[in-house]
Amino acid sequence: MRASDRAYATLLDEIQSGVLRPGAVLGEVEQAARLGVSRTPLREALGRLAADGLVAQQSPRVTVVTAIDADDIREIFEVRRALEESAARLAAERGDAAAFAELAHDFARVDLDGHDAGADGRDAYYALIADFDLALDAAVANDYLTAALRTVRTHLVRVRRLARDNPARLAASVAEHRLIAAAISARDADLAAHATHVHLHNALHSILESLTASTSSATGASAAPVAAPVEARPRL
Amino acid sequence: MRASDRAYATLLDEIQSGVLRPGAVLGEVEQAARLGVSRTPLREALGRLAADGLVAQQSPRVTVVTAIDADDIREIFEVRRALEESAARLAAERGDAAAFAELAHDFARVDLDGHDAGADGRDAYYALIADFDLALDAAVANDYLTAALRTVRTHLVRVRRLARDNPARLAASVAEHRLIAAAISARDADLAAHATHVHLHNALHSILESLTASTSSATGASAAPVAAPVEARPRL
DNA sequence: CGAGAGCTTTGTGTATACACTGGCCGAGGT
DNA sequence: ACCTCGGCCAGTGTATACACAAAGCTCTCG
Repeated sequence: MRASDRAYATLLDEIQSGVLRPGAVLGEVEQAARLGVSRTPLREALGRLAADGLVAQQSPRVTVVTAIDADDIREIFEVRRALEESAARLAAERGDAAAFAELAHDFARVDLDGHDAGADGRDAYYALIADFDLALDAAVANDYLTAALRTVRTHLVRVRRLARDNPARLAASVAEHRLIAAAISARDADLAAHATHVHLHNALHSILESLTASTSSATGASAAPVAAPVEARPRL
Repeated sequence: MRASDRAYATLLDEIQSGVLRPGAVLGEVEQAARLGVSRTPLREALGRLAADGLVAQQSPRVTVVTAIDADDIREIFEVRRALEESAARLAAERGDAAAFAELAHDFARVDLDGHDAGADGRDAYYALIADFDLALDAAVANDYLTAALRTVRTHLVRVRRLARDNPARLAASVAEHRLIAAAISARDADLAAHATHVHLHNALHSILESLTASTSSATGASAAPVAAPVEARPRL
């Protein structure tokens, strides 16, 4: 594996997991030394992160981790709605019906197993969501759409960290996904699109509600290796 | 302006204009020498082009300009439909009605002036389309959506070069845009979305028809500076 | 004469050195 | 005491040098 890939993967994980908080300054020499790579591959990693929108050049001389506030989340969900509704529609038209029937079945099982299993249920849920996304990409068979969705999903990882999802919402989300998978399996494009719309509406509502409920002090107590003195945009 | 920006801008223009044909091999040392920059900024430019999907690493040692075939065009238009329908809807809800009323008026004028003006009419048309896209981005006010659309538009430039649009289609396209602008100005989200859908359907149909009509020998006679011996995917 | 192995060559990945720019601090003048 | 100007410094942008890996060619052996 190339050094630039390692640097990218590490920084991506640290930003998504919240170790590198929004506003954290990413100096080239500093990060290169910390990650044990030279400045050249590190710059490539920073460039990719900038293309993803996870970091930005606040001034010509300072690169910072971008912040995500409620407006960003609304914007991301607008794009997500556009792309995933189309994806659901296309998957219903051309996808492998059997694969989505199986997914619908899996969602039904997780709904029973992890209904009140806490962290285990949540992990199983997210693993199944990842499977679903993979199946959706395969069914749509559109590299451009997949690439656009990849960017959205990259940001969604951060959004999920900001919003603690409660067990009730998780159970509902599983049921919504089961319906979407079933609709795709039944080749019902309209139902798949509308069910996706409903699901995203509920997910966005739940996230925004979770944010307003916790306002501040929700970012955890883990010590960030770099201070975050500058804030590009008001957080939350 | 930084050397990497110059290299990116030059390569982007050369790929979009067709000077660098699909399949052309982009060696780092070769291109760095040709563009008068060092390998480091050139690599950054190639990385950005790869993120845009305009170049790809065919093998670990050779970077080539990606090809666009009819299937790619269909895929791009699927994404474009998803994004622009949403954009039209959102612009109708929150956009500046006066700005789109003026755009509708401009489209009406261009329709009269450039109806059979040939190249001049086409240039005026594309300039107005650019204005329209800008107004759409401003109205939607969604950085994530704008970024996704930017990628699509980058590819569209290449698609337009492949497909010669005839004057009749141009006039129809202007009328379709006028309707979209008018619908946004009237805050009729449904009409804006449906008119966008119709426009993109017609545009895609026209492009694909133009492609099948000319099959081969449509790529022009301008001598490419680099031979294109390898073809990642069957062209056209 | 053909096939395989090794060498050469070419090109990328990485590291480091150099130059330039923008900001900060101190000193001097008003 | 405050404002301003000049020099220093930190940090990025770019160039170049080095290392490694793969592909092609040639030489040798079967």
